[in-house]
Amino acid sequence: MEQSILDAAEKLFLEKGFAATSTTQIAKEVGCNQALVHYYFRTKDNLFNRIFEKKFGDFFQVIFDTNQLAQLSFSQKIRHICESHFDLLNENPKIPMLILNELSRRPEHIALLREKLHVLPEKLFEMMEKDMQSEIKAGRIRNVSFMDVVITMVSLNVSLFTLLPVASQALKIDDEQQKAIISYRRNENVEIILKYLQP
Amino acid sequence: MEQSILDAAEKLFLEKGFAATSTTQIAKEVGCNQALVHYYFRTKDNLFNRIFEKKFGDFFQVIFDTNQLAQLSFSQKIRHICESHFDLLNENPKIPMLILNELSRRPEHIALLREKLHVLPEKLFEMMEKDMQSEIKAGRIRNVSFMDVVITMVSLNVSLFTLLPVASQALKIDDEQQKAIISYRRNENVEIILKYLQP
Amino acid sequence: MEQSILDAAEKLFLEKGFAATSTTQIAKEVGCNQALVHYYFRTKDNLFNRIFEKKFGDFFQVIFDTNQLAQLSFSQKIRHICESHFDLLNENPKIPMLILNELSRRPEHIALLREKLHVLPEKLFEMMEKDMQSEIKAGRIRNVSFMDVVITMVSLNVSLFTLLPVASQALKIDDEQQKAIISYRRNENVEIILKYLQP
Amino acid sequence: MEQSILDAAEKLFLEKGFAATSTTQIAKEVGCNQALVHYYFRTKDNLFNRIFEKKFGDFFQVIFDTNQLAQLSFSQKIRHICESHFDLLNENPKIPMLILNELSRRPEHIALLREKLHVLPEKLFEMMEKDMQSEIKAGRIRNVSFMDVVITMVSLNVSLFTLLPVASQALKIDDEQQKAIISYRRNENVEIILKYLQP
DNA sequence: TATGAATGAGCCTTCATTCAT
DNA sequence: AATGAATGAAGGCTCATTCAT
Repeated sequence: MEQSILDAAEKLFLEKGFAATSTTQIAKEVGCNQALVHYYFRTKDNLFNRIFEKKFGDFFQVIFDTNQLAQLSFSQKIRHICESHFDLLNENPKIPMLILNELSRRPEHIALLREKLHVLPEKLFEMMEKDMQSEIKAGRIRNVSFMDVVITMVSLNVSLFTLLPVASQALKIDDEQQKAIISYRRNENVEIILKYLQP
Repeated sequence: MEQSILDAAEKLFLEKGFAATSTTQIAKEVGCNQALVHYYFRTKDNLFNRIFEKKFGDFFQVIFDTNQLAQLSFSQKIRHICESHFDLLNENPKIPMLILNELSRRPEHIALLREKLHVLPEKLFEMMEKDMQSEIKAGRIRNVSFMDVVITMVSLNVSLFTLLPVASQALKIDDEQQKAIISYRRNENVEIILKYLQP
Repeated sequence: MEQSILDAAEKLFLEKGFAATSTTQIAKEVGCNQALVHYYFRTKDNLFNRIFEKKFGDFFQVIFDTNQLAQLSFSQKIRHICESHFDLLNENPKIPMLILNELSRRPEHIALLREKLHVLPEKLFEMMEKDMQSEIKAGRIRNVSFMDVVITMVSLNVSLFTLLPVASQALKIDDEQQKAIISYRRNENVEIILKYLQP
Repeated sequence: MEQSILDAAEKLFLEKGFAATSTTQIAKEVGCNQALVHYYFRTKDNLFNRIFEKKFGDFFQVIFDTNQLAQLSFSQKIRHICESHFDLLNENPKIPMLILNELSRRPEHIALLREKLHVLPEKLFEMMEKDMQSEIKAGRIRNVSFMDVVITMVSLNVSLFTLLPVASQALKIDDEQQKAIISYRRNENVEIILKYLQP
């Protein structure tokens, strides 16, 4: 039951955001009494934070996992990072909007982000910056920082999943076409970055 | 007075979204009676839509303005479109989030978007697709559609302004540094697209 | 209407205390919508404090009014103070319980009491302490402080009005008998104090 | 366990009254499940009544105990009764407020009081009224009824313990000073009554 | 045009209570 | 004996909206 509530809440919070979701709606979605939502989580805030922090954690966990990168070539690393990020978003397409909305509405959550951005990716950044220095010195890529690559990658990947559903509805693109676009852009985004790095 | 209300409402809706903004807050912001908001606009929805449609219209108006493009070279056209789009976002950095949120919250607004996407940019798309065919045939650019260019451009430009405020808070980037990043990325985004088009 | 709500709230708060009175009950008593109670006073706390502070102020105002004392003899002063206090309680018999209950449940109100006890009665205490010193020196009264007189007076007067309604119900004392008791004790309490002061 | 619940409930009811105490708080105080409170006492009302009647009984039991009075002189009897009452209150200073509050909140409890006031003290009243008649006839005391003595005594003793905590907080009287006041007034209250009886 | 008053609906939360285990 | 789960009712409060003036 606790899990059912979490699931329903997650669905609704992702769909409509915190302010536009009521505990009554969550209860109705679960099919239980509204008081039960509060029995398990006491407050709507608690419930939201439980979900938010979990999603947030999972999200950054995957991005900054460096285990499988070590033995790859530089361009393979770039491709692997970008595709992992893309796949993660493909599985959780609504999370970026949730995070963006709630971070701007509730500045106290920024601390969470700060933590994730400072601690977790240190290893990744270290490795990639070092790699890029070598590549730059060898004249194999342009002189840009890894941060620029990350900004570009996140922009391209996140935007695809936030803009596509809206654009699809407007342009009456059906699910199959959407999948084709996603599949195509998955590779295209990597290409954009690799070309961007070319000297 | 009507305008004061519109201004206050615009500010609050952009800052906090539809659900988290109350007519009471709007009235307080204006310094008038709460009933006056309803006197001019009858419902909160009406008020929101007035603002939304205005902003929405302005936004696409500028993007698809082709007047000044005719005499430019292809790469200059790309640069001009991308920088115009970037500058528009720089002046209205919170509009993309508003549009995205409200389009997913109220599918009926999609019609607006459909209209904008179909009617307005026809001329632009026609011109650019033709230009690109020539470039591709001449072997000067890769074989990609103008739509791909647009997706890339919108992704890069929009994301910068949606992600930067949050990232800045998390990483304690001050205003001056932010301006430097914006200025740098304004050009970098063009470069990314031009390089992406290179054969 | 605002006054109606204040009146109804005062009645209910005095009868049942803060915790046991709901804004719904107040609205029902007034015959209006419950939201209206919040429209005028925003919170139940505000409403209560408005009443509490008013009552509290009035209450101490009268007690420590020294205007009419100056030209009286010492025993007349005692009698006047005691009877004034008694009459005040007779008109507001439920206020002591309200004050006691809410002061013990909400220590933040103690500040109010402190203010009243320190500032207001200074003149009275000064005058009476001086009078009593003379009387003591002249051997006309025992060596007790004015504070002792006040404690005794407050105890006798307040208790009568807090205990009488309960005792009356238990002993089936009717209203007329109650009035007789009150009238009798009004004088008796003065006598107790005057005798207490006799050397 | 049943006793633990009773103890915790007694503490909380005395501190905060019936309305402001929840069964959840009681359970937390005991460290047990909330349902257990209802398992033993079915309703919050039951639990409260159990405690109330016990306290109520104990309270009047002691007051009207005439065993140790027989061999004392009249003034010694007065002193003994008054000091016993005082000591009882000193050990249970919060009970008078509880009784007063709940008797006015729930008139049905008045029956309890009626019973106590009619049955128990009959012996005491009989004895004291007889004693006082003799004293009056002998001209050793004024012509007042024992009921007047009781009212005076209860007023002085009860008020001390209900007013002192509040006054102490307001006047920042520390515990030691409070004890001194209590010790002083224990004797003073007897003196007041004895002087009141003087012809 | 502007506003104070008023209202019904809904929200989040707590509570006393019940029930199956 | 003891408990976790579940629920209906109620509480305080806010909101969008209406209406008379």
